[in-house]
Amino acid sequence: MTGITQLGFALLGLINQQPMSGYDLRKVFTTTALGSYSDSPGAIYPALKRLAGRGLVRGSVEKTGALRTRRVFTITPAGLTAFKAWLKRPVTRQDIVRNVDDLLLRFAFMDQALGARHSLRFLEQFAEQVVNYIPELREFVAAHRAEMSVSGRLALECGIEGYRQRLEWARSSIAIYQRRK
Amino acid sequence: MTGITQLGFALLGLINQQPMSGYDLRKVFTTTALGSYSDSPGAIYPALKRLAGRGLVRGSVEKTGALRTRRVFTITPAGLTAFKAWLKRPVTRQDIVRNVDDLLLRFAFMDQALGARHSLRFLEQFAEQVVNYIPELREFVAAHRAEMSVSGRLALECGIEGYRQRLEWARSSIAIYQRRK
DNA sequence: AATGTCATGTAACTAGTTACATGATTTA
DNA sequence: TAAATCATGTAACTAGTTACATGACATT
Repeated sequence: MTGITQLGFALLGLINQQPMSGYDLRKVFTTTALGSYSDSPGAIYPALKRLAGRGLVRGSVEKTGALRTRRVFTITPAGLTAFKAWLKRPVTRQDIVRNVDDLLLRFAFMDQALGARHSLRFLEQFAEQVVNYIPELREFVAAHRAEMSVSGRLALECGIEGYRQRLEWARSSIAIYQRRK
Repeated sequence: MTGITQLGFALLGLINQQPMSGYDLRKVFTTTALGSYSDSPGAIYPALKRLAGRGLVRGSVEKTGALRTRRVFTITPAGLTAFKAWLKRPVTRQDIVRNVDDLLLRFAFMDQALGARHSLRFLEQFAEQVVNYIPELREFVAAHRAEMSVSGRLALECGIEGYRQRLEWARSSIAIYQRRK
């Protein structure tokens, strides 16, 4: 266990893109709606404190003339190492079943932090896992079709279609990366 | 605020379909992977206790001969009222942005608890909100395209395609309900 | 003068995670 | 007899939510 939460990794990734204050990070979450992370100060400031306590980010007070002092956070070498280790985690079935959105967040940061070659490898793993998972879901529907209400079945089918769409997305994204090589 | 968590509503919905023990509920979460709810006893048993404490479910000890006593939970009239109120909540932009999966869970229970007419209304609200949200995302990509990495842009596009797919799903589901009338 | 935005934080509460405990019954 | 499954629960920890506090500067 790394002891870093999903929010923690999201913060690390954004700070890695460019140094930012807690307020800036909050704005990113409110305005871009990337992922479903909280923009509440009660989540972000303590999370930054934890990261700083582990030496993964460093906050330096910035006094740009008039306004209240901002703490601008920068990622440390240790922070970058931990962040890259997170990005490099293999794509597991568990991730596909429970945290697809988290995988997409990881992928979003990948090009910049690890380079296109790794992004391509990620997509291949992603596609493979989704390919394996879809038939499982289809079998489940086939087996339980009789006992399900219409809305129950439709909801499940929406989920399956979602995986099919992500698989197509992964394949066309793989093609984009391969064309670039 | 109702003070009932997402997990709480999921449990209420399943118990409403048919009375079940904590162990049965855990199995549902492990085997069906509907939503991303925990199958850990440390989540489910306390949640059931809270529901029982509020009088939303009632647990009765069942002694089917040999095995250890099971507590089978049944939904109470108050529980059913609270559950239906949850299902009837309007579909907001917030739900679309942050909790699409929770909306799908609500929809899955809808036919049985409220009838097809309400499911249809839900789908119409859902489609409307998604229709409004997609252009926002497209504009965001258009505005930030230059600053984004390839994987960053692709991740966002995967999200947008996901909404497009759900919109199509909602429309074809609406058609299914209308044909039935 | 009042409101809004920049900016950081804390405190109380709540619920979920992980890990453990218990014990009976069935199967290998 | 050892292991797996049925079945329920607790305890310690952690992190996120909501709401509040503070205060300077900018705008109306």
